[in-house]
Amino acid sequence: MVYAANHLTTQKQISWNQAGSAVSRETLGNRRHGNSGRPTAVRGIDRRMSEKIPLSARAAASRAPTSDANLPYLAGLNPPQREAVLTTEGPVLMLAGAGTGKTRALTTRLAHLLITGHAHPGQILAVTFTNKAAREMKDRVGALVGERVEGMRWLGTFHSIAAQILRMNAELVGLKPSFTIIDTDDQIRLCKQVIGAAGLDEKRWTGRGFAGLLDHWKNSGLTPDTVPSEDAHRFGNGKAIDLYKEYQARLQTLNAADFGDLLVHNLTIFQHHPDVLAGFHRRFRYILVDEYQDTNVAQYLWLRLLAREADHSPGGNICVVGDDDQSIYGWRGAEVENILRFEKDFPGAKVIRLEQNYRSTEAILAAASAIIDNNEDRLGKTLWTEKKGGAPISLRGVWDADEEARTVTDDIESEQSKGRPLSEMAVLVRASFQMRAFEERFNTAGLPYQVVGGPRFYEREETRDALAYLRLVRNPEDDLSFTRIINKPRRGFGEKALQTLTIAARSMGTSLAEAGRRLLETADLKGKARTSLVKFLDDLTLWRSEAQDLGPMALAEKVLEESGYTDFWRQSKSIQSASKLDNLKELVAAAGEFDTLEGYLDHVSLVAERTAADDGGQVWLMTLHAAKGLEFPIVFLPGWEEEIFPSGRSLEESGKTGLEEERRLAYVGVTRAEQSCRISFAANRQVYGRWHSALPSRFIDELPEDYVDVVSQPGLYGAKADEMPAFSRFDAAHLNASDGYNTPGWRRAQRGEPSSSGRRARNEPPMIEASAKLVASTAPGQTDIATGERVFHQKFGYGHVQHIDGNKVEVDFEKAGNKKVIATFLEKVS
DNA sequence: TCGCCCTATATAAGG
DNA sequence: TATAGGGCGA
Repeated sequence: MVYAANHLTTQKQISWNQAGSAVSRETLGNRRHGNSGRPTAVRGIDRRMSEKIPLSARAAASRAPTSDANLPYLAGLNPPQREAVLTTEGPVLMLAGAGTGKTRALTTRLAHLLITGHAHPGQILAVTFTNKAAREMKDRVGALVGERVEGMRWLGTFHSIAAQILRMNAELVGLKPSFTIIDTDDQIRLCKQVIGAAGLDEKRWTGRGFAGLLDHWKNSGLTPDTVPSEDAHRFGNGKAIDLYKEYQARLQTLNAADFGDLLVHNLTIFQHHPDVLAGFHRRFRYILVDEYQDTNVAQYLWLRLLAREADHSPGGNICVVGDDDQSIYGWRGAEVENILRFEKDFPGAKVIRLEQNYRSTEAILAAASAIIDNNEDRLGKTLWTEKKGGAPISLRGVWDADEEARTVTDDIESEQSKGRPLSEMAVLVRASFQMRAFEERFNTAGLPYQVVGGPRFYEREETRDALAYLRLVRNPEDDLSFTRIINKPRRGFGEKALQTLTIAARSMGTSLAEAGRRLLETADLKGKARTSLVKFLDDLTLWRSEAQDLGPMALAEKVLEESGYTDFWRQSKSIQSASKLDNLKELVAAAGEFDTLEGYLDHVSLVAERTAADDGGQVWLMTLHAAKGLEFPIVFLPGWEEEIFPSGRSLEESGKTGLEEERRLAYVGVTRAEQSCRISFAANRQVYGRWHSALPSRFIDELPEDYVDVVSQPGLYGAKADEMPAFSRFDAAHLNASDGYNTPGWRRAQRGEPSSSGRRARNEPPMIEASAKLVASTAPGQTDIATGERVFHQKFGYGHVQHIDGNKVEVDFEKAGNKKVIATFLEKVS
């Protein structure tokens, strides 16, 4: 039972790279004890007698598994889905491919546990990553079991459940139950303070940077005591671990926890207080985890601790659901490894594969499968569908991002004119900067669109300010909130006064508010600063005394009004002031849904809503990450170019692991489509104001030819197969005997002369006309480029050929350095 | 304390 | 290219 404690506290075992994972796997594997026999159904039946259940269900459930088929809610489930529902005892890994009815299977499983009386609502721990997923799960279980779902108080996100557990046991880690949960912004501000206090150069060592490292550690379940000592050098001239200690100390004085702490404190409690852990073991008879492939080390350890010996059965009744092929959050600490080694972690685990896809056509699945097949580290699944055939994947090469946006917009409008609602189409990009071109084009075309993602309600300035007021009302020791709003709106309590106050607080060892109170008894503070502090502290006291009676909504309204904060925005000349005021209203209204201030503040700390209202009349625009879990009849996947997708940075930082994650992202993208998937790539792309020539993504080469339809203009990105090696094997697919390129203009273009159309617009890629034709041309005579030769490129100038790979040529340019370009862009120089 | 200008920076984003 | 945040002068 203490294996995980060992794991956490034994320094040698902790090395949170892949090697470290291997270590933990061994450790955990060897520690397994007991046999893996499944408990019989008898216990379940005993328990279920105590609950009110429909007689028919009870009778059905007590029969042999096969007759469970009579349970009404099983109707319409396919055999693996049924198995996933009915295999209630022992560890279960539900490998659910994209679009295979995962949510249905797991919500039915929960309903089954409740209806048959295997567990009371309060005995099921069901964790998700997002609030949205938790809500959906609750709704769908509710649809099956009715009211009873309200008793599922342990259905929620990792963070919300960990927060609940921490509130119940806060004292065990030196916090009060009323602790505040600080968000990323506060975390960074606190990091800055700590870095500054340590006398480090704040330019070189940024708060953001340190916050990143803290996240990394906390995601790995590491406390200042367990961080490997060599990590000390990762930040702040070897002071990294001291900074971590100091940061935690400050959080404790603030009576606050950051997101990572929620989990890490839980781990600490479970390790050091076996009685507490045992209590949860007794409580949670069944554990269910959604999106298991996204769990990080801390979440993994947390689950292991809770699942192990739950219900006194080896391995516990833990059911994890996920898809290793859709693990796309490695960069924020997720370890695919967790799902890959589930069977080893939980001996005797039953693996159930959901492989029948109900979403997409055969063509789409074929393309997705062909892509993901190139990954090595996967459990392997074969998706199949009854929807044979279907439209082939369309593949289009374009000149640049503007043209890409234009063609996509044209496609969308054409579909719309055929009666397709806009909301059935989505554009999924790799990075948000790609959205701009689409937004501009959509605007020009008057096409309504909806961006999913972006700045979230609770991260906005005005929301955060308002919340800081409320937090301070609840918790006078919340110094972070205090510093945020003491001079907002301006009260004449500036930097200088705050500094005086901070120093005083430090020396007294109290919070800023308390220090302020004492400071007022002296004569140290004068003038405006003094008057405003008196007023501010008095207001706080007043609000606090009224907090109980008023309730969150009235209190929020009162505080915002009396503090002058609302006026601050009313008087602001900022263009955004109207929307800021709206947000404040929304915030007040949201508070009305809660009975207590505490409840409300916890809610907003943990819930960051992204509101996307689907009124049916808008095209969706979002990143691939944001699209996970969604589906659309028609999906556009632009920007399939090397460096963009796969992201150059990802490859650079994480090598093969990074590439495989990018490939999973491609898989996620393609599998969002139900009927039609349209991939495109541009030959040129502007990144941070600079033009780059781009190569088609390697993922394009991984698409199965039989299911792809190339719709590029003839020769746009290729050449005649017999004259030139294709850089993509799709070049040959659309050979067109076009010879319209042998024109004077084209010949001039080949010579690299400016086009006759005169000066190019500032915003156009260089040599647009000439180069366009170059790309478009079948430039004979260029194929004889050989390694070592001197060549000329329109944008990069002169250079020497380093390496030739089909139509991709690596050139060491004299000015631009080493680059890979398409051969058609090159001109031989003698 | 405010506001302007300069410069550094730039995937993805959950709680 | 766009933006955000810090520095510095008024």
